[in-house]
Amino acid sequence: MKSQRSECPISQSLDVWGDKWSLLIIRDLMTAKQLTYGDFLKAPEGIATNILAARLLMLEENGLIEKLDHPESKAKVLYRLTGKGIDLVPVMIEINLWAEKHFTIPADRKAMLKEVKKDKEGFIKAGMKELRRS
Amino acid sequence: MKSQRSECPISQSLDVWGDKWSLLIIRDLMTAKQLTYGDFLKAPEGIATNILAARLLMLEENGLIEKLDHPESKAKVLYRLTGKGIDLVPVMIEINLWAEKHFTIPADRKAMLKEVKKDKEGFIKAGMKELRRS
DNA sequence: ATACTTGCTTGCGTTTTGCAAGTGCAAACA
DNA sequence: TGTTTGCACTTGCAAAACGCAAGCAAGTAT
Repeated sequence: MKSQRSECPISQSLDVWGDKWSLLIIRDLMTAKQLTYGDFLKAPEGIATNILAARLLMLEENGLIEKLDHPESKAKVLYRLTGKGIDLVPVMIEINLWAEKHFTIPADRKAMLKEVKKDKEGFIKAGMKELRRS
Repeated sequence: MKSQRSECPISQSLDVWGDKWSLLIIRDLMTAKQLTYGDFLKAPEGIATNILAARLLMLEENGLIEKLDHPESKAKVLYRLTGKGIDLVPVMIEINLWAEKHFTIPADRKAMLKEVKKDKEGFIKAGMKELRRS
């Protein structure tokens, strides 16, 4: 996850978030909007704490997420998506749709995707707007 | 790249193609339709031959690509996308659009994306249909 | 027959990952 | 005010994955 491999847009994108964990971090931030370090550790996939720290740093350096002060404690840190990170919503939706077609996925996700299919563009636009308000 | 981490659609997807190379292999197959082992090695990113072999095997095992006999030589092997692989076209397009917005990408890719934006759904549908014909 | 191409495999040193334990600071508690 | 707890990371180290170079078997060309 260091230098650029080629100028191909896919390749450049993978250089930033193309590892086993980054998209899961971004996923969590898309559903929760703001999360602490500890919140990420609670995700069912069980990311190791050192890997989490490394990924958060890299995503921050690449401008996909940002830190902000926790309103009620200096000991806590909040992470949230930047505009660049929010712009990944369409990618995330398409991955979900692909997974739904080819895997068995949880019922709540299916329900969400049912809404997506009614009006994909509208759903995405609304979701992104909502994220920007937080 | 072995076992399933969770039932989340994003997580399950990453378990299949969420490494540094798989999407580049799939990208190459989307633009070229059919490629030999050696063709993949020629990609500008420079994948190592043992890694390529491992990824092709994993993608085949997961039903994203398939091998077929080369029409003019038994020494050569052709790889192409299956329906499951072709279904990743929308994901790939969205990644391209994201990259275009946040990185500097080659002119030819920009031209392609200009076409996409005129009629995204139509472009994707046509592209997938074309891939299925080969 | 011989040399060359093609699609891998093997060895091995380097890098990344993953697990466990530890550190430093802030907040809560006694 | 001293102490314990919670939170955000760091550090150490073994295991796995990666990356490069060389090797190899089957197929093709000369």
